[in-house]
Amino acid sequence: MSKENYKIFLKGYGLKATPGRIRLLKYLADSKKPNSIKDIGKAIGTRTMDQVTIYRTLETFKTLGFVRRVDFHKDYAYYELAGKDHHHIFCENCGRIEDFEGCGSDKLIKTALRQSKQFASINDHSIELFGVCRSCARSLK
Amino acid sequence: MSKENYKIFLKGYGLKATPGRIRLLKYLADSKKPNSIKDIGKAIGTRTMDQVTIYRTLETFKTLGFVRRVDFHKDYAYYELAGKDHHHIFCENCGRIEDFEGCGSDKLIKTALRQSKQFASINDHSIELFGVCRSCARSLK
DNA sequence: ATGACTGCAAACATTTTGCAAAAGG
DNA sequence: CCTTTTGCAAAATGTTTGCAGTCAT
Repeated sequence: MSKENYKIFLKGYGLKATPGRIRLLKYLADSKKPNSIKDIGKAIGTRTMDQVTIYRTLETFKTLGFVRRVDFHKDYAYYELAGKDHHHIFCENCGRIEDFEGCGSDKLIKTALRQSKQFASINDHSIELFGVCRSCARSLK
Repeated sequence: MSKENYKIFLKGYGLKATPGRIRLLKYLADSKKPNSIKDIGKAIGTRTMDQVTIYRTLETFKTLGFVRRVDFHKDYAYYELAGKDHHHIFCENCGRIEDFEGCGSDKLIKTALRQSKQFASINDHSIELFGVCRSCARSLK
């Protein structure tokens, strides 16, 4: 996607198309996987965009619904563009992330709602798998 | 489960059965849902068990495999006893948690591994659903 | 008795807030 | 212009570490 398209995209959500936002959006779109704030800060450069602004921008994007938070049992959060429904396998050793699709969430949500006494609907779901990637498995041997 | 049984349980893992550990274990077992450190601290009383000791004890339990960490997109972690495979619905408004079973993780893991280039096996999975509970839905109207 | 465990203080990491300056539309 | 957005400093929150003393076995 071109810079011009990102501008249009942002404006479509009523946001001002500042260089930082365009940069962050492009980074998320290009990286195609969840990133920690540190990753983002390192990639974008803290001179380009203050860490605080990254936090604030991600929060804005998340509220508008096109960015999602992902948790990998770490003490910091990851963020990714909310595109097609997909989920992740996370390497417990090196943090490598791989995507997969087909979580069968429709069925899952139905099953959960059938059992639930307290909830009438589900807005969101989060599925993460944990393992050790081949490369780590090899070097840990 | 009786206090005596908790002692035996802990010793079975090579741990010393201290009052704090027994207390924490019992609390997790009785509450039957993920708890934040704050919940635990409030329930157990910080005079009974220092907050730092709670962190350390949970980490120990987690490493031994009978406690799991659960993330609900918050900036703090939740912990629960790792019993039968079950998952949670989390109220985005009040934090109420309800369990459900039957996540079909076998199939899920198979699907993921079939697509994966980097992973040969999965050790753990984490599934959370998010919604607004009936009681919050009513009061938010 | 001795190693495991705990409390306390202090460090560290992550995330949030306040406010004045800068910049988009 | 005028409102939104940003940077910087500082605070708040969550978590970890170091170390000396205590406790379980």
